Amino acid sequence: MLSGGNTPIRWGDCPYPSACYTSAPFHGDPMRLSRYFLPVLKETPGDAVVVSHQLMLRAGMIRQTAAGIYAWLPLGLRVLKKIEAIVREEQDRAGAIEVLMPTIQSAELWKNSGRYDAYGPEMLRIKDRHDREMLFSPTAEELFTTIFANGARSYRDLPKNIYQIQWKFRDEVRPRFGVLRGREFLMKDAYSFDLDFDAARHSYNRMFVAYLRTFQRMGLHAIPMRADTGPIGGDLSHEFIVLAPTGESDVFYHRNWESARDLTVDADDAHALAGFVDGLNADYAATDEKRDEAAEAAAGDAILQSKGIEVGQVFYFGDKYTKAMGVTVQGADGQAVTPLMGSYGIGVSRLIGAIIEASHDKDGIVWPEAVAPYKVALINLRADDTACREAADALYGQLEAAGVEVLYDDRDERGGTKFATADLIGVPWQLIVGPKGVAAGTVELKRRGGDREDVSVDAAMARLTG
RNA sequence: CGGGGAGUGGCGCAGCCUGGUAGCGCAUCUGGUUUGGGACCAGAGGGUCGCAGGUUCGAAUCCUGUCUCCCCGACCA
Repeated sequence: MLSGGNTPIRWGDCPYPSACYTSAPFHGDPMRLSRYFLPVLKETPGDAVVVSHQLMLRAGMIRQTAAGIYAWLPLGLRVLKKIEAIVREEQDRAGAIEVLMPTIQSAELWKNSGRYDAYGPEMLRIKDRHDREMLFSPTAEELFTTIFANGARSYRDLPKNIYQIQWKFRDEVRPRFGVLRGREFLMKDAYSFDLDFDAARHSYNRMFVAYLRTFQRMGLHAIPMRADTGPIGGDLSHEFIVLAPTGESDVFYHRNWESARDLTVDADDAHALAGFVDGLNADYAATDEKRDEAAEAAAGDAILQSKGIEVGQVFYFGDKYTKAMGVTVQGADGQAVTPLMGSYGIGVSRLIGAIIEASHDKDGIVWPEAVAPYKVALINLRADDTACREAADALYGQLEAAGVEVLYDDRDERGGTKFATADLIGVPWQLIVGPKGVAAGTVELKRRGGDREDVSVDAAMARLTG
């Protein structure tokens, strides 16, 4: 059996470097651990069976409050916001417009589309004090369609792609694996509205590439795999699968997906973009349940097998909702046109679990820098030593001034404890201040999981701010 | 939803079979010794044994009911 899931794949640098991290939610935002709320666990809680769940619990990122429902603690929240920011940037760049819809919706809305009865027990139904039927939104096609219809009258209002990053609730029969399969989860969902199929395909392709870029920026190796398209047919639905050794589904893909992909393409050029996406999809990739034996046989030993986690899906469904809900806009010829829709989801909270599944070691999490809760863990080995404390305090001040996201372990703990904590929470860099170094005028810089290096304070600062 | 397992200090567990009023490790607090990879010594605090009934002189332990959580499967961002 071949496996490509154990080796992190670099797909090259972000093609728009100046745009990367621009709306990152933290501007330095330094923190002293003595003042933080970071309840780490030395032992693994018995309920957690997958490593991402275990590590999120141990690193003090989340706490379970009910089956499949989690409270987000400071460290977990930071990562969640980082991921959210990257998703947002890439959606914005792809031309999608952000909105925010309510989590609680009226059953009336869903009865209009016929899905209130069709959705089944996965939908959490509730009643308000007036005995009106309400529900906690598991997805938002109806609401987006309604909102869109309210604001769009003419073909001139199209195309549009609107999205939100909002909590969803699906009453899963069996929630498990921590945030990988929660009932309440943070999701980015986008909905595109177009006048004709070609335009809808272009909208689809835009999201397709935006998704690849999004996952790439998080240090993930995500592969788009053809998915069921339901009654609409065609080839316009893909699941994005992150390769991870501990993923729950078996996936099969062409060797070409192992190598770096240059995602630079003019997304405004529909023809060029379509060619680009077709080129990517020419390489076989399928989940266990959608395998094509003929295609695999044709590719021969170029087919690799791994494990994967679904982190996103793009889907074209034509006039399914617009038709059912009677939504039209007036065309150039004066006739009513029923807009064609697509929807595009990313499991934002699930991504945290997926990233950890793909990036951890025996000591804890190994965050890709783009999503790490902090960039640097500043470790003062001897809190009782005046020289050490002053040196560490000074470094903290310098990092703060430089806008570096630093978590300063100023606790009165032993070195071993601090190293263990830093490794567990997976911060990319460890900056270590100890008596030997202070006497020699140096500090130690260490990449998470790498070797320590004695460097001058200036050299360390240069590395961390460069 | 089918099948299985588990609820005992914050975490991990033992005790239950064979009822006698709760124990271990870690964590926490105090004092001391320590201090470069989850220190050591001494002391201390913390538990209506998921909940409700029942049996019994006496229930963590036996019986009944109930709630919750986890695992396998089917299902899913």
